[in-house]
Amino acid sequence: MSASCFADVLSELIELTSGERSALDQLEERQRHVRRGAVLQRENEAGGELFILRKGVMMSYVLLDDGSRQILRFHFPGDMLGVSSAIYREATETLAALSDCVVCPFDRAVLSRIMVEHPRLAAMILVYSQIERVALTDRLAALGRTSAKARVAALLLELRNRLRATDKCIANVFPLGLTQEEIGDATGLTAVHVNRMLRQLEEDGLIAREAGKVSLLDERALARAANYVNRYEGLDLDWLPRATG
Amino acid sequence: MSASCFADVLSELIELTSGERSALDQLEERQRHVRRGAVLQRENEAGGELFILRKGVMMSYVLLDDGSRQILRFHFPGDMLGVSSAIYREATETLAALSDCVVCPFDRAVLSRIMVEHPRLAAMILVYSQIERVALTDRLAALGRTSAKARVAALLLELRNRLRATDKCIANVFPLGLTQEEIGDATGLTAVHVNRMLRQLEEDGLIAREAGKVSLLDERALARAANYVNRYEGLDLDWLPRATG
DNA sequence: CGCAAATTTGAACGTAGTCAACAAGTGTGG
DNA sequence: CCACACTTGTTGACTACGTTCAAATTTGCG
Repeated sequence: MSASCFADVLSELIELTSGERSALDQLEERQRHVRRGAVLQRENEAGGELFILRKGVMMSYVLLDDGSRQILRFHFPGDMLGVSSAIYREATETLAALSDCVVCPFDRAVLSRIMVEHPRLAAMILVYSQIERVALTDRLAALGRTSAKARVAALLLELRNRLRATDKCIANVFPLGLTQEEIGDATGLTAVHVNRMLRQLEEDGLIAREAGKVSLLDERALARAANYVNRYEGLDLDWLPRATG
Repeated sequence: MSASCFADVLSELIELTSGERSALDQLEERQRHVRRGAVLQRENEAGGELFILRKGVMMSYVLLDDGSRQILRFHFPGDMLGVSSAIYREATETLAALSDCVVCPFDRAVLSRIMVEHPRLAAMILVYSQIERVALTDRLAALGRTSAKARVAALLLELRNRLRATDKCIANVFPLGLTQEEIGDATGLTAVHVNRMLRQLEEDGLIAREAGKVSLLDERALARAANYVNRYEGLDLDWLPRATG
């Protein structure tokens, strides 16, 4: 296991040089523990700090002025957090821990330095921000144009795939780790309706549930129902800059 | 007026050096005209070409397999298009012209070269991709958690602000340039319901309409109703790398 | 064990979708 | 210049998906 979680993630796509690895190590020199439920960064507050998530699952969300919440994204180990907030005077979203987490905070200046010294890493950071962008547009299309059942199905598939990226043991059964209210806030539904949709997916034989764990019984049918595409696949990065030292 | 549209956009945020300017000029050496309604890049097709939009308004959208469409974003002069599709073997979204347009196609290799030679431009490209990300999350929250009326209001405000960025003359009256069906596909509504919402906004005294033009009569109230934030403001870019040559 | 949070279910309601018909533009070719 | 087709906008009646409210039940935790 490498010193840097983020380096591990990048290694899935490209072969890192030792120079690049040691540059990335700078991102994870410090560690901070974040308890389940704790907030790491709050919307509309200054800060501008960036983080690498090393352990646990987090989420980013925004609150609307009627009090409702929209969960924007779930974050898993190896993700870089706070990039969008770092370019604004005030954070654009709240970062909160869904489980006990370990994060490595680092300064914007460090990111800046890495981009100067390692152009290929700069390119990879752009690539990751684009993957995230595409995942967001998938969700936009889901909220705008698909049924409640499809949105819940898509969320389950996405969760399982992202969990599997860090824990290869995970197959078709995985711990949900979210309340139905949180699923609702991510999919634009109410907790009550999420409950009904989970029940329907169960009755349709697509999933099973017990003790907080979900089983994907018919992944193919689920993906079809959900219009789901795994955006960490199908990449073409041959055109990236050459590696530096 | 500079040789590069994209450089003009960047100049709003930072002072470009002559070296940076001439690097950016490489992006706009060739020109291609795109007729209203024409498709520049189609979802799921290979291509991987990038573009700077020089003139006109375009949109990116995805089609779902029930035939419905979700418009992801509207593009205005100075926008870089196709970045997300460039990192995949196949395009993730369709690019189509809403008016007669002029685009400057360029290769991924050129982008790569610029990122190596001008780290600050690499950083700015990342910044723009993050601004776009935040704009997308705003829309995600709008689709997930706000009313039909609020979504239409937000779209009108966004359109006006982005049009004004290129044409300073535009104040509170602007040409809509979209059919109600397109507004619906962007906001996750049906054309019929968009029509009703426009009428309601008109009855509420928030907007007026005539001959394809919209007037924002009470911008403050509209922004409040829509939860709208202009994401091209409030940036903090002091931490970016130093300029090169 | 006891409490609070989360899940589950039912019933009534409302927002937005669907279907249909018509009006108003818009462009084309005769 | 007009006839025609086609797209876009407008309105009404009906439908349905998802919300709201309420209450019961289960789960998890201190």
